[in-house]
Amino acid sequence: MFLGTYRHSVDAKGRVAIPARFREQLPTGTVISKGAEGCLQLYPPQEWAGEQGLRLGSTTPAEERRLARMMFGAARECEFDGQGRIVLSADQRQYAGITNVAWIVGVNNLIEIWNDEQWRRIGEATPEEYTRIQDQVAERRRAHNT
Amino acid sequence: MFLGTYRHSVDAKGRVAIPARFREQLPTGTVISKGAEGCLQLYPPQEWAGEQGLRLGSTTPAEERRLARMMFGAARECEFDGQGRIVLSADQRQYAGITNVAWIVGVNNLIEIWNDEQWRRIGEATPEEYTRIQDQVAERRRAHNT
DNA sequence: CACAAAGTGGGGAAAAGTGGGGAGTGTGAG
DNA sequence: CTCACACTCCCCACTTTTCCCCACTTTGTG
Repeated sequence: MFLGTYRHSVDAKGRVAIPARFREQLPTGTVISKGAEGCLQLYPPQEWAGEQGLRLGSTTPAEERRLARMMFGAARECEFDGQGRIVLSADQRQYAGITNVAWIVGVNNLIEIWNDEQWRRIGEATPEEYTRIQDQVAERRRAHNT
Repeated sequence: MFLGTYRHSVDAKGRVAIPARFREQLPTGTVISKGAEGCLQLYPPQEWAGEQGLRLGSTTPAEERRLARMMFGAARECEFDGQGRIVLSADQRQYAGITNVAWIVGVNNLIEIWNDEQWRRIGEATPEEYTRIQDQVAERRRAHNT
């Protein structure tokens, strides 16, 4: 379970430290790929395995083909250096709009990496906004259970 | 079952003592996150388990992605020091408007943490106000059950 | 009134994060 | 073929933060 938000710096070499709390839970085989809304996502092996359902074949619909190409094409296995950092490729940094600062967010089953501006928009909610969204979840859950 | 209201101080390091009565009921795995109306909430493991159905994957709809990011990004596992205190992150303190003082309130199944001013507004209800609110809830329940 | 338990505050060791130098490797131009 | 350049890793050093421990104060209880 990955929880919490961390603001880390990205150095000139594109390196970013993954919080120690997360790192201890990430075995080798962790994969980083592009995610929705312009973030990067780190999949622990067991989560990545869950995405293997997405496959190409003669019967695969067009949108799934496109998704599979983007997702797997952009993916790379994570490699940590001695300091617990990973290198974000120029391509990945450009996609996520990351320059000097990255927000690393635990989202239950996986980890996301955001640029400064976008995370402020998505993650930092006022109490009013948060309350509204929590009520939405409750509503959704109730509707789902019936 | 968590009952009662406690006024504790928050030191320069953001530490706040959880009342001993509450602490004995909180096993490891307790999670603190943002709550409605600008408070912080402590979820014992069995309560938090209910929140974990929300997961991210390549097929998760947009609305759920947003919810998961806010909910889990704001959460952290509670870690007690030798004195029974937890650390409130700068982020959490800012959200709840907490500086030197925190009110810790047992609300049946979970625990809430409020800032001075806001808790006074909620806790110092007049008999009239209390009566009115009780009637409101009763009304809502009746409407919902039919 | 005395003792025990709970809460408060601060100092210091350890861990985490940050930045940069330099060896090794691969690529492309001369 | 050789050299220069770029890039990737690996290692070292510094800074900042965290957390663990000790001591004091306050509160509650017998």
